[in-house]
Amino acid sequence: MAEIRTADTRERILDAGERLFMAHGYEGTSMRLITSEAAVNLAAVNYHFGSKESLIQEVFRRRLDWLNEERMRVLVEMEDAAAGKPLKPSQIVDGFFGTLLRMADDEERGGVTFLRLLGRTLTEPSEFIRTFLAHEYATVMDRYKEAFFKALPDVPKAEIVWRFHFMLGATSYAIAGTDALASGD
Amino acid sequence: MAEIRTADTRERILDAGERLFMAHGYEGTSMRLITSEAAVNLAAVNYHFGSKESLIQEVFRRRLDWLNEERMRVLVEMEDAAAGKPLKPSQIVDGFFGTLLRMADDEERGGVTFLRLLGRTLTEPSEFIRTFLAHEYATVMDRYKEAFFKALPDVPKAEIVWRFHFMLGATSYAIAGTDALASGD
DNA sequence: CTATGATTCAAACGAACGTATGAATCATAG
DNA sequence: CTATGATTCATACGTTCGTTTGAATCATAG
Repeated sequence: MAEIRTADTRERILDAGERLFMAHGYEGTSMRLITSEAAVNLAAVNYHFGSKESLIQEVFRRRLDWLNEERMRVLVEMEDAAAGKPLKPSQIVDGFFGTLLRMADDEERGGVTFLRLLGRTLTEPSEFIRTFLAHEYATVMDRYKEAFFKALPDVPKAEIVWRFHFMLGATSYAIAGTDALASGD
Repeated sequence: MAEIRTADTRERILDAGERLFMAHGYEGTSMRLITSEAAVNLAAVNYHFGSKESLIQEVFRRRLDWLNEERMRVLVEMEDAAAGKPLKPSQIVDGFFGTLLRMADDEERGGVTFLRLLGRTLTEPSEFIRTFLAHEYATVMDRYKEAFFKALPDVPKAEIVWRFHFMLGATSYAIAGTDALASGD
């Protein structure tokens, strides 16, 4: 079995898809643009991934698998160190958002490109992408929400969820970095 | 000149476009979907607006003209009342975001539909839309930034701009309301 | 009522899209 | 070296896209 060329082709497609989906969105990025940027044949995407939908899911899975594991690992580590006592909210924030931002410095894990793709995709209109992302995030999100509930027992849960949403929004917008409102300075 | 039918057709197209661009994004919304939802002929969009690009710009202009004027009016009114003294930051925040949120209760001005469209479009991948939005926002944004600079003379300007961005992100994400991370509760 | 200009309509255009096909090319096992 | 299965390739398929066209229909002015 020839593995070397396959691995090259697959990764070049994933890299090109990551960058182009970030720059032009899912619908705005054509297969021909991806394959020409990756310097592979047009049919390569369908051969290796099956479809355009499967491709973008694999683009995310490649990065999110690590991010999910790392976020979970950090949280469990902090909880073990706390030995039953509730964590400080700032610890949980750092576990969730700090882990994400440290990913931006790691070019091997997608760097700022993937971060901006992720930030923009949280408001992506395509239904199947949002559904897929929600599913990928579900387990870790629930664990972090539970951690916040324990750390802030006097704050209503609905209020905590709102604050979490606001942090997510502020982060993803800053990350997406469209500068839509920079207005020239 | 027949004005009655034209006005109906134009507004029905704008309403359908507003709702569909919100739900499926710019690239994800076809002319045929818009015209069938608006119950007008396929060629009506090109006849009345010229192109799909011009249509979405008109969808935004219809609402943003009022929002820009209202935000400016509120700010000037507060500054006049303050008679030269700096405004409280919370006043400026309310002038900018309060005005936006009050728009959500006004169905005549687009209500939550336009608000969600606006929230999602701030991270829209299409270049020309972000450029257009930045241009529409530029004047008012600069005036509000200046107001913040005066209200918070001891805070570095770059820090103020960051905080403004975070507020914008938190607001637009909460407004967009994709629930991408609701994870089922 | 008739003429005129604005608007609507059905139909078609060429281009771009995602995907499928079958032959050519490659790396490796025997 | 030859056979085999994986991969790449040029090409084409059917669909959908935004836009255009010219005739039909409408409302109003004279």
